[in-house]
Amino acid sequence: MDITVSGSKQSVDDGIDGFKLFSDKSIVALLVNGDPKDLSYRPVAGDHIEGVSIESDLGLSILRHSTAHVMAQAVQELFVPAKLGIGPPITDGFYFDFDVMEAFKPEDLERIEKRMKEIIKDGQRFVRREVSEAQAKELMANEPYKLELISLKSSDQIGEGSAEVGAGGLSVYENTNSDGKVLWRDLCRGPHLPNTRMIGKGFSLLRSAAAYWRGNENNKQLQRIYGTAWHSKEAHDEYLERLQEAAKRDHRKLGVELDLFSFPDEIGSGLAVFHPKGGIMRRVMEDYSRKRHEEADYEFVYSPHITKANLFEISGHLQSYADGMFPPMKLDAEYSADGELRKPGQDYYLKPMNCPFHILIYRSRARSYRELPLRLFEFGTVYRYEKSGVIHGLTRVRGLTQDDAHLFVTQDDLENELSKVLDFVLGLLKDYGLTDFYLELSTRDPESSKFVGSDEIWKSATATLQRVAENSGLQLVPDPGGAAFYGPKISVQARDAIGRSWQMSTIQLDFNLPERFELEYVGADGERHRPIMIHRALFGSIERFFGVLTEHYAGIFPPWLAPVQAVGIPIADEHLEHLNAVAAELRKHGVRVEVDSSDNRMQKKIRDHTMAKVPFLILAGGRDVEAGTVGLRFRDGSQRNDVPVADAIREITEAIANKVQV
RNA sequence: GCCCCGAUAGCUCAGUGGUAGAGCACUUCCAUGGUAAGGAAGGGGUCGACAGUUCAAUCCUGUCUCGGGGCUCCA
Repeated sequence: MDITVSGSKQSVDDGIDGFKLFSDKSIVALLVNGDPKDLSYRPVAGDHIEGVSIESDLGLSILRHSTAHVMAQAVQELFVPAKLGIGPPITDGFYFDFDVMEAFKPEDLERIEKRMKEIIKDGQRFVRREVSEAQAKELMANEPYKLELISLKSSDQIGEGSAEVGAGGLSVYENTNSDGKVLWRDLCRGPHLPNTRMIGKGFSLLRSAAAYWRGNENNKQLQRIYGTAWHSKEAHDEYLERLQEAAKRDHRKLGVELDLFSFPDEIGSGLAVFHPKGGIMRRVMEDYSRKRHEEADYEFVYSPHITKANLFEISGHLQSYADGMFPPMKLDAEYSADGELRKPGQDYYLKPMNCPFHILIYRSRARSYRELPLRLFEFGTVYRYEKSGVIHGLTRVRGLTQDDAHLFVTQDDLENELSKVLDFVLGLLKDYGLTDFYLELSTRDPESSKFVGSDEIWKSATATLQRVAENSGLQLVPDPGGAAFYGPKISVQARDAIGRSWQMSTIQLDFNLPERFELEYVGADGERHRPIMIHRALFGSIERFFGVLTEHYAGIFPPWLAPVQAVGIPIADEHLEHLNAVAAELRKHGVRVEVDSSDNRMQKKIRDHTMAKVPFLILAGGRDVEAGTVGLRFRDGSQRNDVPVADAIREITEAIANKVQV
């Protein structure tokens, strides 16, 4: 019969395994007409077959899925009774959920890993069996969660994409020894490696944690074990090194080491204070942002932190977002002597958003189309009652300052304004040192009815956003159904220095608030029209952006952001005078410079200020005093001696002005 | 919010049912040193908070606060 193998037509015997079509030992699975299959697949006429290499994304995910099965087998041997949840491959690894009597401890993971190594060495075969629903239920009779999945599948409640049950019929995978004896089995759509031995040594278990069954917080929590698996020991070790590198850059750790910010227990969870050094950086970040906003014709406004409940009733926040808000302050209630309420008080809330305030500014008088687009900007501090478990350093906090702007535009100006905003965002982020972006376009789920605004306006606005995003030339990832109920959005994702993606800016259309607040402008036709509103924040929040930049730079901030830009280090006290003069000159140029006159030795000072990641160390000894020079030393240990003072000053001030990294 | 783990000096951490230790940092003194830790002495802790068990709690138990890893959430 004729099949196509990796592009070329071949004639093969009936009954041959797909695997036999490939001689490459790194082939671990097949892609048959686009669907992944085990190596034991038997081709039929007309099939198009490609080999899946162990190093490909698909090959790795098959490897990881197989490793998850081996882990589950080990767990069920060592912990009786452990019932199986789900166990899919994920980015960089896999997990498996278990219903066990007690949570796993670190020692347990070591035992499990040891047993996994034995199973892998055993060379058990992964054998696929396609089964009917009745057979599957019989085979999984002792696995209540698997039975639930089978029932859900038959009642069509879970779609494709589940690792357990695919679009087609049900299948189970059995691990068998050389005699064909079944040692373990799981409901699974596959595919898997042919043999446990192919998993090799490139795996380890990372941690255990609780996870809700089927991701629903009303369900029971199962115990999840996370592991990582790679095609080789070397790739695995490299991955662990990457994790370590990420841990070294953790902004929470660097925040302490560099004395930038802290979260005092006395203040409360998710509420940061910025120390002087963090304060300098924050001020520099804000000042530069203000300057750019001013140049881009934004107008600066200010609004209070608290407001009567009424404002958030009009905006709808109290109806839909009350859980995310701090509870109200009750004011002005009056009681009689016997405790009876005479006059109900007024509830005041901390603001979780700035939008309603900016809207009131817009609405404070009649607006003409001639004033639009009106761009109102504020560093607005808001408070959100984030659940205790989600708070994380500066990236998820309860008190945050948004670089928030609300733009009121006419339908005609929308496209032009959106592309201006996107250019502005990308340009500004680049100045802060983020250069690798992609966009996400969040659109409406057509099935859902929770959205406000007419079909027509959604369609045209989405198309506009799409055009603007495409014109940027950046990669565009669709996020269907990801839009808020009040409008579609573009979000800018930035990749940092070690390749992690962070959601940064959002540009969000809003069809809801202009309605609720009955916003209007008078058009050229003399009639009243409703403006479209754009919410946008470039940093997201200053706190979060601060954290992201700290991790991006690993604390090695470019000179313009560095809290201390230069430190003078004398070889001996008698050289202080020379350095003080250099420092005074630098200060005239606005450079943040210190001279270390402590009684530590020069070597110690170099060490201290290098660890504090100061961009420029300026050293001076007798030779320099004589010649009017200094030595420059950088954070990477490189140095240049006998630099004339004027040259050193120029080099430092130019690096700062040009926002370059050194 | 849920599950598990943790909290000892400013930082990193050791330790014990009989109220505590190291390194770094800090203070003072000596040393004046040419590119990543010079030496000596000293100060500093309600052992996260509050209850309980005990003759005795930093240690055991409970509650709370804060932190960590996940889950859920982020209109």
